[in-house]
Amino acid sequence: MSNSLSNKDVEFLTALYYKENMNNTNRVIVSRRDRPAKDPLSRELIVRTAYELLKEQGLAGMSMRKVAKALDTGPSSLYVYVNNLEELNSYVLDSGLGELVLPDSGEGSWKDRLFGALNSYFLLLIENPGLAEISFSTIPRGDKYMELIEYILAALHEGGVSPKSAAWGVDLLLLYVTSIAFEKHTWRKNGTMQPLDIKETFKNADPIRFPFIRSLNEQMFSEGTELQERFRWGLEATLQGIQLNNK
Amino acid sequence: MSNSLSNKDVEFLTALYYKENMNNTNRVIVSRRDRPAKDPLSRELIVRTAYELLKEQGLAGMSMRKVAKALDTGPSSLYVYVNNLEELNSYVLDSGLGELVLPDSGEGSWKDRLFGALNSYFLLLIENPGLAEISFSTIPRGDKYMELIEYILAALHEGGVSPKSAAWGVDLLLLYVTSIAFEKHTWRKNGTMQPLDIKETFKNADPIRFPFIRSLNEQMFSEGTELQERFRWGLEATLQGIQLNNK
DNA sequence: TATCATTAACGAACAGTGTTCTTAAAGAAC
DNA sequence: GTTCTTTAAGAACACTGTTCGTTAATGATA
Repeated sequence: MSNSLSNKDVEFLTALYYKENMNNTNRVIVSRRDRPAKDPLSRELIVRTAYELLKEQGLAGMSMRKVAKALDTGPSSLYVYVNNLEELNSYVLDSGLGELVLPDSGEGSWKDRLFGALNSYFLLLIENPGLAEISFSTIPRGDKYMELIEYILAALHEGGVSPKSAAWGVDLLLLYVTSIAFEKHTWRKNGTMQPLDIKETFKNADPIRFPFIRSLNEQMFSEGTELQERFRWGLEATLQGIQLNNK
Repeated sequence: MSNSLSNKDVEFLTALYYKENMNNTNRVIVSRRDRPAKDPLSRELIVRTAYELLKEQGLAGMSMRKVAKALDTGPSSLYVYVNNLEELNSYVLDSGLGELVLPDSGEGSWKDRLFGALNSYFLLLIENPGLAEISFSTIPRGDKYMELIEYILAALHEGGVSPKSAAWGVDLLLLYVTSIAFEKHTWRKNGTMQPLDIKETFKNADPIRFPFIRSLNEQMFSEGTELQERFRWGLEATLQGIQLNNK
């Protein structure tokens, strides 16, 4: 058994200490001047710190408390600059989108530009799976995301897609990209059942009840370089669907 | 200031009480025989209870502790039948999928059956948004889900879609259905920024930087009966894309 | 029938979470 | 020099999933 103090002990003792020194006189307060200078808090600093944590440890590593600790402060301090976690998430998402480089307009065909934009969005999410996680639990808001939407709308317009189909199409395309990136991430992190186990389940599926699953299970799982091919295929399919359903 | 005991007080006192009565003699133990008879726990009972909570209160209302409380037991009791929350989620998801009714094979064209199946999956997720939530955080495993996949694969096969395209296409179609259902749910529950606020953001977008967003914002938001139309459109588009990219 | 081994059940505790309330310090304005 | 306002931060609240260890009841064995 450990001989050190438990969390609760420490909590109790610090509380006691705090209370002891509350009797107005003799308060023990360390002036902030005596401590090393700290950058003053700001939303920008908070978001930047959170984004760094996200990149290093994923969404789970980016709690309010962990961000606060990284900034060497208490969790409540953050609430001056950010209303809640949901909001911080959306700021971080937009901050991440800042790293997105869209092809210069006028470069290549509209389709090249469209796929270029979506591909660089895809790569960003793959490189930084935390962003993919966030984008599923957060309604994206912010300039960078709007720029991406605007860019796609413009490309689709150039491609002769009608306004309504374009409006619904952006959604479809972005949904697709985010989902594939997120799916890849979910499968990578080891839950109760690993991808391999799933593979086994499909491979060993009862051939009487599930003949198609049995015969297709080679095609169902793609990895490595195949992912790019599959991603491209879905993009192509989705785009063609949009173009054909012009209304 | 409240005069009642805090959680921590109660914790402390009960712990004390517990320890006091540990001295072998004079133990205060309520025989289980004296309590009203309780159904014995089982995975099935746990999953059923969890699913009920999910339907009533969504994913947030389906924690291990809440399920345990609903079963009038402690949280640890559940771990005999279920390894962790993730696993419970996947059981609940499959349990929900049990309510899915797929069109009889041989009824209508392959496309009718395909869309019929996807539509009833969609309706199930809309009626029970908790399921949509789960399906995003959980790799679906279980017989019911495999039946759905098998059904779709069979329909696509009948429609002349190649094996590879079919395998990738199921994914695309299911991803689409889940995403739309989930999106609708996310927008409904009021976060920091309501759908209306988002609408405003788009409506008031700078017409110089975002001309397309400005001119298309009517089309970007659909609700009510329009949702069905939009859902159908996306389905049609996705399917056509799959068919055209036969490889 | 009495003893033993097994197991389901479950309370307590641990280590976390987001958020709020309150108070203290610092800086600005008068 | 005194007020007012903003920023910071500690403590507390009400949760979360999961683990550990101890009971109480059950079924099998002697």
